[in-house]
Amino acid sequence: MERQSRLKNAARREPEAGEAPFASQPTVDLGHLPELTGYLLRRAQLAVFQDFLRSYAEVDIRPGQYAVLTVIEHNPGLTQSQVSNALGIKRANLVALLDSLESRGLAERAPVASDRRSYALYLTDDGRKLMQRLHAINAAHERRVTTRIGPEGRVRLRALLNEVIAAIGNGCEDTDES
Amino acid sequence: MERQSRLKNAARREPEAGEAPFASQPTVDLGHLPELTGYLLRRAQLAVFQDFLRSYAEVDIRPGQYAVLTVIEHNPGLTQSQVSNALGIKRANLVALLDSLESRGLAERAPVASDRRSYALYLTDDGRKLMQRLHAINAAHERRVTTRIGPEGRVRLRALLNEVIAAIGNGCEDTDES
DNA sequence: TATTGTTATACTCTATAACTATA
DNA sequence: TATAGTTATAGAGTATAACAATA
Repeated sequence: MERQSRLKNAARREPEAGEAPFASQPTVDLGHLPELTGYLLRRAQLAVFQDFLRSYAEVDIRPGQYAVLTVIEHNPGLTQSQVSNALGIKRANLVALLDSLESRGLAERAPVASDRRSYALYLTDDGRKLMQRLHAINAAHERRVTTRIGPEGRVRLRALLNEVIAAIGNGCEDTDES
Repeated sequence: MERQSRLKNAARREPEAGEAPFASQPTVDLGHLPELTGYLLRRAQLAVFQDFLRSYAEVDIRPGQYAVLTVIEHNPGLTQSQVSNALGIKRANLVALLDSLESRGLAERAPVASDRRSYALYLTDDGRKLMQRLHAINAAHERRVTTRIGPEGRVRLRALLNEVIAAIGNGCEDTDES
């Protein structure tokens, strides 16, 4: 019993001709997925990022670029490795991102006198000006995301997410490829 | 004032020779990023998915595969389009995923008598057997993720994430390319 | 005409190895 | 020898267009 060929016994419960495999929008049973933290995190993150992309489409800025610009804004003179470590971006992957920011005149690499291997990162005037717009866009975006959970919900969500992150390990302690 | 060339004025506050650009693990200022819901969601999701990948490495199952297997398990006979819609996966991208599950003998496509364009999806015996292991692995994984926030924290986190998702729009209402 | 599964393709994000120039 | 930035490359995940078979 229960030892038939896979291909044979699996083909039962095939929808009958009149049965309609499922009423079209048939509320598929997702099982325990909606109770799985990782599943909900992924859906929520995708939804929020999509709102982010819509919100920042007019300025053509993506989440990673926003994060890098913000870190440089708050820490002018940081090197690429330091930005990489701070944001969990591989050094190798930061190169193209910075290239685009630099070619758009938003940020730049400046030589470091004390270590000629490194570049110190700064925002340009245009970059600083853009950040004001980005922060305004961000306020509206964040309001949209958290409008339904209210200020207390927002604080609680942040705390819970931080605890989840802490429970596992930050998920990107190694930015290096060693 | 404030109208100098970008390249010129941006290169101030370059770390002096003795200054040390930043003490090595210098706690970089992330600005408002840690208060940004999307940023925390991304970090949390990455951390949880990494734990997922570690947990399921022994059975060589990835999050998308686990989701598809779970949906088929709970809805035997579903078509590929229905699974796509349920999980927000593009029809075109589900093909390779199902190919891998089928070639591993975990799931299979069965012809549908009432519509010869469609395939009804079923788990094989091996697939059903594997699901028991997957659910066991998942219990441990979920426990690890939510151990610090406790059962009430877990319920609250789910509710908050669902509200965030609902506030925006589920993020994948269109699986089709029309 | 519209839909299902499929192929081909492309773009983003991420990950690794290896190179260079410096330290 | 080790590190910073870089290049090349490869792998997921995701997106669109178009096609054959079928409805």
